[in-house]
Amino acid sequence: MRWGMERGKLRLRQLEALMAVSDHGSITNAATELGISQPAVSRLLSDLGDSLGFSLFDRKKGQMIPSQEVRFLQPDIRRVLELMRQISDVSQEITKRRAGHIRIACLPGFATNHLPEIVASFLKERPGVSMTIEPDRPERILEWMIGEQYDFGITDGFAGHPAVESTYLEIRTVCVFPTGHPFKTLDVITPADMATENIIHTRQDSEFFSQLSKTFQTEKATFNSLLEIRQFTAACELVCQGTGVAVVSELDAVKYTNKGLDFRPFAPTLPHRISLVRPITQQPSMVTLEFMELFADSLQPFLIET
Amino acid sequence: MRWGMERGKLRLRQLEALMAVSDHGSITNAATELGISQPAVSRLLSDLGDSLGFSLFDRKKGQMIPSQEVRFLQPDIRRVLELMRQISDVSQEITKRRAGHIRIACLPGFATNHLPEIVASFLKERPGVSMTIEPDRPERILEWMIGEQYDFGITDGFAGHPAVESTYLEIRTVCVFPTGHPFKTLDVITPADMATENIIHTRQDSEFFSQLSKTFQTEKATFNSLLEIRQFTAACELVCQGTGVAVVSELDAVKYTNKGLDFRPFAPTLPHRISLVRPITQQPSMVTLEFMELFADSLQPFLIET
DNA sequence: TATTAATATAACATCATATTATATTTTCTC
DNA sequence: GAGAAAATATAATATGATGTTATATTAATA
Repeated sequence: MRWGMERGKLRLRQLEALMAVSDHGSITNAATELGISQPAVSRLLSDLGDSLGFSLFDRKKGQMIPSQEVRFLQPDIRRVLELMRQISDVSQEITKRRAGHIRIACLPGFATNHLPEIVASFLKERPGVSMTIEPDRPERILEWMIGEQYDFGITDGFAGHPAVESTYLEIRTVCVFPTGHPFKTLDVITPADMATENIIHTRQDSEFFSQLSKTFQTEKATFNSLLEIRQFTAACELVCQGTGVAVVSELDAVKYTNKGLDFRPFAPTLPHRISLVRPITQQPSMVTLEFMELFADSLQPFLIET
Repeated sequence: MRWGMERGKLRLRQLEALMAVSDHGSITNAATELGISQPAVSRLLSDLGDSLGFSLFDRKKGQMIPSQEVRFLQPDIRRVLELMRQISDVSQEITKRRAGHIRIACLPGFATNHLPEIVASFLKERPGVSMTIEPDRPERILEWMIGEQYDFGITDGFAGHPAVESTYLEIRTVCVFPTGHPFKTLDVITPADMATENIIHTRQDSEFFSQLSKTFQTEKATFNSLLEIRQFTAACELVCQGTGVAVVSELDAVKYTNKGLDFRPFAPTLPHRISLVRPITQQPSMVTLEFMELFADSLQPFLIET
């Protein structure tokens, strides 16, 4: 006497069969739908019935009508099957690098300037991918990498840390000036050329400013500081207004070429130093790797060849 | 070269193993938790990894840390496992007749009077059971049974219908009168006794009224109709107020014994005819059967023995 | 580097799930 | 209600999933 009670675990296949029969009115149809033979479905149901302990269907002139008990369970069962399908789908998307989540920490400049277009084109082709972008100061970005709260970071030239893998890059810098300014006749702009101009530049305590002013010193050119500002983008805006000239990353300069601004290479070569970083301890997801690669590629045209 | 891509269906056991390892930090612990051997879990994971196509865990000094991809899927996976557990639990409850839903259609009198206490005690011991109670007129109750919109009906003496199975019952009726009324000295009350009283009774077009008035006629007693009302309960209320006397179902009378009302058997025997009905075409759920049985039993003390 | 703990692999048993062939039951038709 | 047709259940059996134990391999630690 082995009737039911053995609490045999419910198996997914049994539930699939149950719903197929419920939805298609007969075991034969359900079998066709599931792509298996009629006896297979028959046995799945009889096993399920045994382990559940109540009858699953009433026959009504050839139609299999789910019992009250089954009808009571149907919503939950449908939810399970739907969720399984979804998990399966999403993992397919993940494999194709079309699903996942990427957490990026970056300098405020990148959050508004170069990053957005790269992110936009990346997401457009990957409907299941979502992102978090957090702009902050370099020290904070470093903390986040160490704490593994973010997957990818864009920060300034960076000394290195044992918990962080970093790729160091040097971006070309250029001198930007308002359209129509006499500088347009020059091929290259030097500190000497700029000696008579009002200069807009980054904060005095920034690495980039100290490099810039050092260059002016060695070239023995006057540095007419007019305005100190945090971001290259903001400097470009002011140059457009005719407030002065500036030395900025070419990355920012190109965005303003049709907005009342022109630029020429700055000499001597003065790199804008940045680092692409990630936590070394945890393996990045495939989709993160792919994004990092895409981003690095996007910077390629702006790098100083070495 | 059979690497992954065969879209092998995700199996529940694999997901269980995945979560167990995620939650317990190592394959060995997960195996203990699941109550199976370590190689079994090891193989479940390796199969799952193959069919998903991305790596599931990173090792960090002996700890198995779920990969970004797995972390992305975890919420859905947890939901599936939780739902499966729930389905399993609920079916256990169903087997024990402690879960399900019962739809009852009944005469308005039962909805407020006898049924509520039966329902209350039934539900108290069956936390998973819910009910719908719909009071309505007899014709509508019949329609609902035929249309299988309700599982169980309580209606008045009923002619029968091929789509409805019905149990016919006769409830004892009694004469109710205000406490302290001279009737209290009698053992039985007859139409002759009531000839000098104001009588509260059901609608003229009701089956019960025609039976009652016929009794008065054959006994040659005057019938002083004072008030016509739909329900026995309402009649009892009015009798309590001292408005008159009435012949009602004993079922209703007993509810008012401590509320200013007394009663004695009415002679000759005048049955209050009711029928317990259910759709014949569909098999009732076990819990419905159980309720119907309980309800029939609850009426037993009030039935006219035959 | 040696030791130990954790995990992977191999060989095999058992159960779940499918198959085909066939018996039984239900439904339909006369 | 008998017989034909359709649907379902059962039997015998193959294969895959899931488990076992024994053992090799790998990673962590002293």
